[in-house]
Order: sequence, then structure tokens, then C-alpha cells
Amino acid sequence: MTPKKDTDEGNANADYGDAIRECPECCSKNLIRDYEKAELFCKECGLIVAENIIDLGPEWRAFDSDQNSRRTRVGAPMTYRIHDKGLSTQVTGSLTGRGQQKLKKWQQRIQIANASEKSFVFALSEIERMASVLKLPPNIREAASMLYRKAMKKDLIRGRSIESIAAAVLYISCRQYCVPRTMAEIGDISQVRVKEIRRTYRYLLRELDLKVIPVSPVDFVPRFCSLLDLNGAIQSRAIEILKRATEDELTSGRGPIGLAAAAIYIAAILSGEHRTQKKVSDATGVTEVTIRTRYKELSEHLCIEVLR
DNA sequence: AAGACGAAAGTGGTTGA
DNA sequence: TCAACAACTTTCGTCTT
Repeated sequence: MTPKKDTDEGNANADYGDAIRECPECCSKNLIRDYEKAELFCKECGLIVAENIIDLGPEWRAFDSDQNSRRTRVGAPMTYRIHDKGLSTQVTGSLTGRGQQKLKKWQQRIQIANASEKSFVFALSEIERMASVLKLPPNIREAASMLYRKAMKKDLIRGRSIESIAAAVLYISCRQYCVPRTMAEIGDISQVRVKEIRRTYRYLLRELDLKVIPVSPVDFVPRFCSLLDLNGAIQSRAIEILKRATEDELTSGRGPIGLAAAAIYIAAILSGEHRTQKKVSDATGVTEVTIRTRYKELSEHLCIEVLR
């Protein structure tokens, strides 16, 4: 098979399935490849870490290194995360003196031909920066870059800040891949206020005719649990509580983050790993008051005895 | 003293006329 | 466009452990 290289997360040329070694959610190295469904998922928390993992490799198989080098006819895979999709050729070879300088200059002119290309380069770097702070997997970064490109093609950027569009496409991508980050989390690391991101988010959904399914509180559980240093058994317990809550229609109209927080709070106590409301509040971003009201509702309706 | 509780008032978003 | 509304936050005094 093709030789594998160890690559940094930031290396856009090798970010597919092979480059992912641990779950961005719970940091488990226990990743399972499902070639039938073409996805890479975490055995610990069930998160789908990458999709379409087999589409992007070479379509041939090499049985020895000689065959491999003969069949390797292209360089890097195409990626939306480089402003020219990674298809340009860098001139770094043996041309000397003025010739090389001229050629380089031309290349730069061609690559960054106008202001919109320049701003796109900035947008991609902004998406990468935020995604790496939020420790988001490559597939989400790719999706966000693609969305940004779409928005640009439809001329939706005009009149809005690059930062707000970048933040919004990242938020949408997280939602679409069911690895939700809260608006507050995106707002914290963005240059733009939450209000502006939310407005841009709705605008993009409308203009690009995108659909996002409502966030499930369950999607937040693994990450919040790992922030609170709670183990997999407690995660399962919290998810179980949320499932029962959904069946009993205790969740409609309620914020998913508050529900997740309350379920985790209850699950931790039941498992003898008490976390204070303050700690859960800090980890999840909902107030202690909301955790209290949610957890009262859940424990009463589901007949859960919560003794401290 | 820390943690939990709950009342009251304020905020921002949604909905429907 | 505006008012009504529910969810959520902020603040704070009180109770419990």
C-alpha cells in the first residue's frame, strides 16, 4: 500500500482518514474504520470522526514500491481548504536569479489575482484558526471551507464581514456533522459577537437553502463529560436519561444544552461522582438556575431519586 | 463556608395578528 | 410592526450540609 507519512493536523494534503489518530471528542485512540459506510468512528463515544474516507485515496492498489511510484501520477489530493483547491504548482526548483524571481512574482499574481481571492485566503485562515482552537476534525474544516466558497459564488459575502461568515459556516458545519459547538463557544473564539454570528447563520441557511436538523442534547454529552472528567459509564447513563426524557416529551421547547447539563449532573450523582452545579455550569455554559430547573423536571417526571 | 434552592426581574428570540 | 409568550439569565436572600 501507499507509504504513510506522519503529518501535522494543519497539513491540508494529508488530512483524510489516515491522518486522524484520535477522537477529537474524547481523545480516545480507539478509532474504528467502517469501509462499508465509508466512515471512521470512535469506539468510545461513537462520534463519526471522518466520512467518505475511502473516496479520497488512490483508486488503484500497488503491490510493491516500484509499482507504487509508477502509479503515483499526481501530487496532493484536491482540498477546498487551500484557496486554489491545492492544485497550483509551487516553483521552488533550480531556476536561478532574476528568472526565478520573475516566475515567482507571476505565480503570486496569478494566484492572488484580485481582492476577492485575497479575502478568501484570509477567510480560510480564519476558519482554520477557529477550527484548530475548537479541535474540530478535518472533515468539518473542509465542509466549512466549501460552504464559504459557495457563499462567495452566490455573492453573499458583500456587505458582511469575512469573520462573521467564517464563524457562521463553521457553526453550520458542526451542526451538519452532529459535532455541535455552542454559539457561545464559537463567539468566544471569533472576532465577531454571538448576535452577529447568529444573524449571519440564519442568513446563510436561507440564501443557500441549507437544512440543519435540530441539535440533540445527546450530541453534547461526550464533550461535556470529558470536560468534567466523567467516564464513559456516566456518559451512557446521561444519554439514557435523555432518551427517556425525549420519549416522555420533556425535551420539547427546552434548550438542548441545559438538558444535556442536567442529565450529566444527575448521572454523575447517581454514579457517585458528584459534580457541583457550578462546575457543570462552567463546563456547559448554562447557568446553575437552568441546570436546577431542568434537573428537577427530569428527576420528578422520570422518578429518579437523586440523593447527594 | 460551600453548595443548593427558589423568587423576582431582565433579556433576546419566536410567533401570530 | 407590535405585543404576547416561553426559555433562559442575572441577582440575591435563605436554607442545608
